Amino acid sequence: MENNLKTLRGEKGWSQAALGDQLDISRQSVNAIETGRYDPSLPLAFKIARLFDMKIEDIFDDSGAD
Amino acid sequence: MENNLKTLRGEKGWSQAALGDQLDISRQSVNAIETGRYDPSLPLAFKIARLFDMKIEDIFDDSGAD
DNA sequence: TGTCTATGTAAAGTTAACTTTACTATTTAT
DNA sequence: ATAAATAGTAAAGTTAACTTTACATAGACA
Repeated sequence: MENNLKTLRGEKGWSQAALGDQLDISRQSVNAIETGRYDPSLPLAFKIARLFDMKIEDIFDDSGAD
Repeated sequence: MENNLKTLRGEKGWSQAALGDQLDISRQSVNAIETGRYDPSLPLAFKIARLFDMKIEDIFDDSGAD
């Protein structure tokens, strides 16, 4: 699933590691999500949306779904 | 994580099995999500929201998060 | 030059989200 | 009464979302 995370993180000036700290996940997990290697769990998606004060649907794009 | 799925499904008059068919998951998975035994994946949450024409945030309640 | 920070990726392990099969219990209808 | 549909749960297996550790690359800077 595609997402805006890299852009949103860039606007905040945060490194992947700094974002991972705020989300309580590893920087590798941040990288994997940003590069689309896997999708976050639903609780993590909520946490990401809360951090950026956005809706899940405004960060993650599921339009290419089955 | 809590959710409205049982109520929404009831309003449509669908069984857990019928909902599972529409979501391409087993009725046991529907049951587990409804009873809060586990959370759906993010792609499945999108699929559920699309089916009921709602936002993920209006179906799933993450207020009790870490 | 060498070091530090940031990023990307890989391997190996754990956990949670799924699956199928199966058993039980309750309701509804014939 | 009995059969059928629905719901809840459990056990065992698979897959995907995480973890830690590690290695490689590129850019900034003393």
